[in-house]
Amino acid sequence: MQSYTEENYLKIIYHLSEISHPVQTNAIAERIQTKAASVTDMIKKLSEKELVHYVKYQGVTLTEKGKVTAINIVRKHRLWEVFLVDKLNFKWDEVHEVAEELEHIQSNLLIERLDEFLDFPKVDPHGDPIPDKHGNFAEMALVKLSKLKNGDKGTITGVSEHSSPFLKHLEKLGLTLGKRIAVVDVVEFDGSVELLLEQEKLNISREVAKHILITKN
Amino acid sequence: MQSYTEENYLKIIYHLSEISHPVQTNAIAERIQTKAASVTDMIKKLSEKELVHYVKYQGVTLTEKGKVTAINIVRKHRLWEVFLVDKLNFKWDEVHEVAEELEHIQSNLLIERLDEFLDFPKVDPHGDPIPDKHGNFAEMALVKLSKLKNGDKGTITGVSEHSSPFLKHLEKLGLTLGKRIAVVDVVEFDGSVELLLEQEKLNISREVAKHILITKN
DNA sequence: AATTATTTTTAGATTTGTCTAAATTAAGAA
DNA sequence: TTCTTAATTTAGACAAATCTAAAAATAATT
Repeated sequence: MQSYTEENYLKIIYHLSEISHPVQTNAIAERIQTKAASVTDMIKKLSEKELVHYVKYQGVTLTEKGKVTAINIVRKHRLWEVFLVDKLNFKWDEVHEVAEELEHIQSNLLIERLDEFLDFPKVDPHGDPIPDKHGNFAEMALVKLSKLKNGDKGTITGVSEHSSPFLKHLEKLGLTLGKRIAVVDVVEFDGSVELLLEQEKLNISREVAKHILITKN
Repeated sequence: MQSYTEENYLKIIYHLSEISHPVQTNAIAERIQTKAASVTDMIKKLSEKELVHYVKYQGVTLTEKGKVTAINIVRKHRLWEVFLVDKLNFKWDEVHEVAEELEHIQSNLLIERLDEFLDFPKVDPHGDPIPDKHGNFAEMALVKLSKLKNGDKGTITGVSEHSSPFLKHLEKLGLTLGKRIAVVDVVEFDGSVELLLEQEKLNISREVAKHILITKN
């Protein structure tokens, strides 16, 4: 069994692993709001427990055991987010902090029952995939909106940026999960994208388009 | 804001306050699965934060501030229990441990929405009352134990006879304030009542039952 | 009232997770 | 390659919550 803090480290390392391999000490320190020295200490501890593979001055990667633990936390986090939005009417930019706490509740029965209660959701309110109890993600071909060409159509299935300002911006534009969009034009000058959303024309910056994930169909 | 541990101490002190005033160090130690020395340390800390009133060698009582905090934790604990039983089909004996964890989640919005989602329940699955967001418990009518029927459950909340012989008798039987009882059988012949008190069977005369006041729940 | 037993507190140590400041290693620039 | 800068680690300290063992206070008993 891991402590609350250990779980947080594993989760952060898991997320950072998708960006860099191995994961650097400073990157962890920044994300976890702590100092590099503290990270080194914790990494040593996780390494002794064989949850991470650690090479001095290089960084860490999760071991199989560590990965299983991390994915389970991610699963719990995302299921709780679905609960908060679907059942308690939270807005999608209000759920993160609470889910950060709820993800550490220790009870397999609880999480399996919650999964069932929510009708086995495959994605969380941000469109991020929810692993099943064996740690498997449902495969999904997600494409960045910025990669689409003129005339392409699809459904908004996720975002790759979870900050409140960004989500509020999307909310305001009406670019929410499940909405269908069509690309009218990609402006060559600045990469901004002209969209059709529910018969309305709409222009979004390339920066925004890069963080919207689309299922082409 | 209080730590997880501080919250647990406040909650335990709150519960023990219903039985003895002030609350003894050893009583806390037993309930919280720790040593008396640790309790003394924590009590000093809570006292400095003005959450409890502490007199050396005597014991502690909650201050108003401490009581508000404690009642809020009790509220959260009991709401989560309702959620687990009503929505996730937990059995009433499976909920306690999980609720012990959930009660420490910090979010007023969460708990108000949960309350609403559960349709503002007044009692938890064990029949214990749930305080509202202002800390008020729904008033419950006191009933003479002699009026209860088979299967009825409740908490001893008072007596209508204050003579020493009577109170000594109750003391001896273990029928003290705050104890939960269940009626197994009301004997038709003489009106005596067969009770279940802390897993033990017990028979009391109709005369005694008439002077014990119960909060049904 | 004196003695014994129980309860509570103190003193000092331990564990977990953190910190600062200094030392070390790796990476980049001249 | 050598010097400089940036990243990382070590060493030593600290706060929170706990513990053991010993001392002090209270309660119970003779």
